[in-house]
Amino acid sequence: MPDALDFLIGDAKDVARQLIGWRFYHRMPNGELVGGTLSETEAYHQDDAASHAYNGLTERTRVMFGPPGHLYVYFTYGMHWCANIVTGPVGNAQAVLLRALIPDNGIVIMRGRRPGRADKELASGPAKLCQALSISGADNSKPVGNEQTGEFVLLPPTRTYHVEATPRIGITKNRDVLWRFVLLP
DNA sequence: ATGGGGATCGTCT
DNA sequence: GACGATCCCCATC
Repeated sequence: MPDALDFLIGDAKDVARQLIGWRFYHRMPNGELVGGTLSETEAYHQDDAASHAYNGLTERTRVMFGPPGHLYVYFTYGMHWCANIVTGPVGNAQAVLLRALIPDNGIVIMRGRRPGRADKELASGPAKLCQALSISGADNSKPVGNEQTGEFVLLPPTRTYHVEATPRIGITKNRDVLWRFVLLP
């Protein structure tokens, strides 16, 4: 993991807040970066009934128990992929779900992958984000870097942002904690 | 603008 | 065998 991404070793709810405003990209085979500014994240902990890691290590959650800075990609509702960045110290299964981003590069590619959608809807949900960036199970466990060459790229914010904390979306357990973070306009 | 329901299958009990 | 860390369409207001 590059030094600039050392903060991913931190606690998931701290990292989830920090990640708002960072720019996340999936590189095309031709080198083009497709993605934008992260605008919505959620933190998931090992001791968190809403987390896939709550019931311990399974084949699906193996990556969450591994080193930070890697993608945990899962399949849900029989048709959707969702992507997390693993955080926290090794062995302490934590991850940050990437729920939305504001496209700022490769927008034409994203429109092609999500035909008929308005630009603001290209990556405005966790499964939409994976569609727009072409992330699937084949990308599970891949590392996130900040190099010019990596397949998944995380670049620091270009300015400071205001962030709001809210309850997480779509869960039935542990609904009271404010572990969803949203970029304020 | 808002709300209800269907699609669809891997994962875990 | 039940249930999702969801999205989209369609009905109704």
